[in-house]
Amino acid sequence: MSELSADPPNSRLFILCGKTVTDEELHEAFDKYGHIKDIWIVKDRNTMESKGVVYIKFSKSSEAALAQEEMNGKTLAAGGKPIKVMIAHSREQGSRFDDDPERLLRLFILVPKAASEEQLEEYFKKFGDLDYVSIVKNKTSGESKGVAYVKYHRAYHAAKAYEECSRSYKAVFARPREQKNQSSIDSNDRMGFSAPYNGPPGGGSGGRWGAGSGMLSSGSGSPASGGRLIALLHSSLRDEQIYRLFDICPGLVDIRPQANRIYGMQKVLVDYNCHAAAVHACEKLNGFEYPPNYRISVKPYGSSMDEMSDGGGASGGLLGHAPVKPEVNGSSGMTTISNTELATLTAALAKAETIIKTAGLGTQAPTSGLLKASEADTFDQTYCSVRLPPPQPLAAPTDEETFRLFIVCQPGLPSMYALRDIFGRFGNLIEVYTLHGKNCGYVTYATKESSDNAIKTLHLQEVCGMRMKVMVAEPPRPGVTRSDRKRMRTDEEDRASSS
DNA sequence: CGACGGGACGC
DNA sequence: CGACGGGACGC
Repeated sequence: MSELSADPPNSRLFILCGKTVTDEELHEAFDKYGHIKDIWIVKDRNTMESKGVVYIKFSKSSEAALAQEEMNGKTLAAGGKPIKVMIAHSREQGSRFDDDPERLLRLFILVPKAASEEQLEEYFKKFGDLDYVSIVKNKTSGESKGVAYVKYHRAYHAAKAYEECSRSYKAVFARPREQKNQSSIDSNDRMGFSAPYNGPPGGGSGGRWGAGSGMLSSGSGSPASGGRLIALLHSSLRDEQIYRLFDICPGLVDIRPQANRIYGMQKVLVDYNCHAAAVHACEKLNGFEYPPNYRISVKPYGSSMDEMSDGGGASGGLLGHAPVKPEVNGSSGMTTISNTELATLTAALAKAETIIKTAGLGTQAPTSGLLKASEADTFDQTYCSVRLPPPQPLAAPTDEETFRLFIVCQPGLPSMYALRDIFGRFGNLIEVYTLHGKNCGYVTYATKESSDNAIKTLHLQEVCGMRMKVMVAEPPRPGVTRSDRKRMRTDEEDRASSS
């Protein structure tokens, strides 16, 4: 059956050897590399003579890989010709002229969105010398797509990684790169409107959006069908981080850096495909402290600061403008911005905040005097109601047991950024992911200590204005995923259930 | 109350 | 230059 010969992938050898080679000689030469499931000496139908072609099926890819590496070019019997040993292609594929040399070396894996290539290298180098680890990123934003390629120098190492890396990576051998024939899909998501807006009222995703819409409409010169914000952030923030911040809600269309940097701050223009999204982002991000001690300033584009923005020059509502590649528009007023702008901005922000608060919009509980931003040192109660440890490095998915928390927030979830930062501060955080359209999610740690500490300090605290419950997660329902089913040993299950 | 995702590379 | 058998579906 064709399925069996491809089960584990790359576990079958294709061998060219003398026509007199015997089963015994093959066993003698190849048994040492692992468990042989089948040896097939291909014979001519009529003469029944060997054609000098042999298939050897191993139970594991790594066994076949090692056998290939060590036995290729060796001679089996005295006086015989050197044999050629290759990893067989699939039956369907058969002999190929364009043999992709990467097909045995490159794995495709799922990775946490926040994982770094360095982190993954650190993990995957335990299986052998790496060529590279490459996270697939959104080209314009730099945001990880949650997948990566891992390439080794030796097929044996790739196979070991395939077999032994943590199951959460869901490693497979990478499909060959697509050849260069597709001329122009040229997927010009010009308007970026392809991103569905799950947002406000109809979507059943809760009310935290609904009340907001319109609150900034007065005095905002943003386009009628979208929403444009202008933001000041600390210069240390990379594009990817900025993208993550503003990706707080669906509908993000474009982020364009503005040329002028002011006192260690950078300015970006941010477009959403609808007004409510922009309003929401503004509401959530303005005043957010990141990095610690540096508050982000966000306000609707179109009031007193417009003239400062060089890129979009003609201030006012460019409706449905085409996104521009991030590029520095260096020529114009580079250094002329000063305290004046900051003061203007701060004032505008203060005003906007007052408007928001006095309007009584939003679903938060009435903001009491507790939330005064009289910060001694870095403690910002509007970010988190309890004092947090300093940021810690993330952990890669491990081979050991992981510890998972279940979190629920009312009235909604804080941004992904905030969640990662906050839960990351207890150390050994692997991942946080949230359920689509729900106010809950899962947080995975590599150690019980970190997990326990997160519960202790965060349970029933307020994060970004949301009350959060943090508890140990129930284990996932068994037998729902394909991979689980694939790996299930039915005989063991049966034995267990019958006793 | 509040429970289980994500998947492809500038040749 | 070098690519695909044998066995066989239900106790």
